[in-house]
Amino acid sequence: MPAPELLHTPVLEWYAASRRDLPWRRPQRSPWEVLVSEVMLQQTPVVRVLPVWERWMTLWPTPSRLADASPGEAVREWGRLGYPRRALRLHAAAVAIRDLHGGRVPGDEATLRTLPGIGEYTAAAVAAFAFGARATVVDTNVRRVHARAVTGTALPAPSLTRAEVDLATSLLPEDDAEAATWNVAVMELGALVCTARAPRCPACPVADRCAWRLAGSPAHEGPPRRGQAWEGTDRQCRGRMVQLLRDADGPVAGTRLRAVWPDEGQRDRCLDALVADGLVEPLAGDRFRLPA
DNA sequence: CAACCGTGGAG
DNA sequence: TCTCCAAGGTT
Repeated sequence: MPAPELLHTPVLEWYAASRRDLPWRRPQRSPWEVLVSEVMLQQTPVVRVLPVWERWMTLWPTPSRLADASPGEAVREWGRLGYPRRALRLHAAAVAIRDLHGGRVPGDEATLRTLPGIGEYTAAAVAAFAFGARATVVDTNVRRVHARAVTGTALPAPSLTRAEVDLATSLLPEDDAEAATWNVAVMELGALVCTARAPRCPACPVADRCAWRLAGSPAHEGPPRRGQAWEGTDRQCRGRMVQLLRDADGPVAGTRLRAVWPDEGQRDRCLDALVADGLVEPLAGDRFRLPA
């Protein structure tokens, strides 16, 4: 494994020259702007997040402003980012920040971790990027870069291991500010160069010391990653119903809502689940809407 | 802990 | 065309 110092300088220099100019990286960004971006970016590409994030920051520039809106408005403005429960949790997090934390985004990982929709990764990312903390940030990009450059494998294991977290911690620069930049730099390297499908090794600042390349770029070992099925799934059914409610002005008749899915049993089960999840609110007279 | 939870674009 | 997968979290 290359010594950390042999990776730091080339990666940090590459980042300084190649980083994308994203709005949530502006010097004057607020912790709230960072938090919202991190939640939106969970499993969703940057290009799709950008316009929605801009709109959210115009509508709700502070946690309290979002908390004062209805959960349904958050779901509607979420648009087609996917996993709309994230919008619901972001709204719940805003309420918690307003009511329990004086309207200010907490700066320590442990408190961030108590907020709905904020897991290990997002807590570390907000602490690092919004507050400059020396946190160990491990996302899918970091895992892939470390797997290749350090461990020498094409891809990381299916689920995050303790060894990966320990490795990431051991690579973290001592200095707080440098550590924060290192975190985002490795993520950016994974997003732009050390990609999952077709890595751009000629553009990589550490190609000459990458353990995976030095081993001859061996193919991925182990079971192939099984993609999630889509056609005919509950998620497709739920997606259609939420989309209908999102695109409607007010409440929608149950007849119209159920018309989006042929299978009666599955459709009713999904609708019940959406109500249980708080994404849909049932009204009198078999009518439904996004939660008020 | 494996399964579930949306969506759309690149290869 | 179709598979893969993108700054994960929750149960």
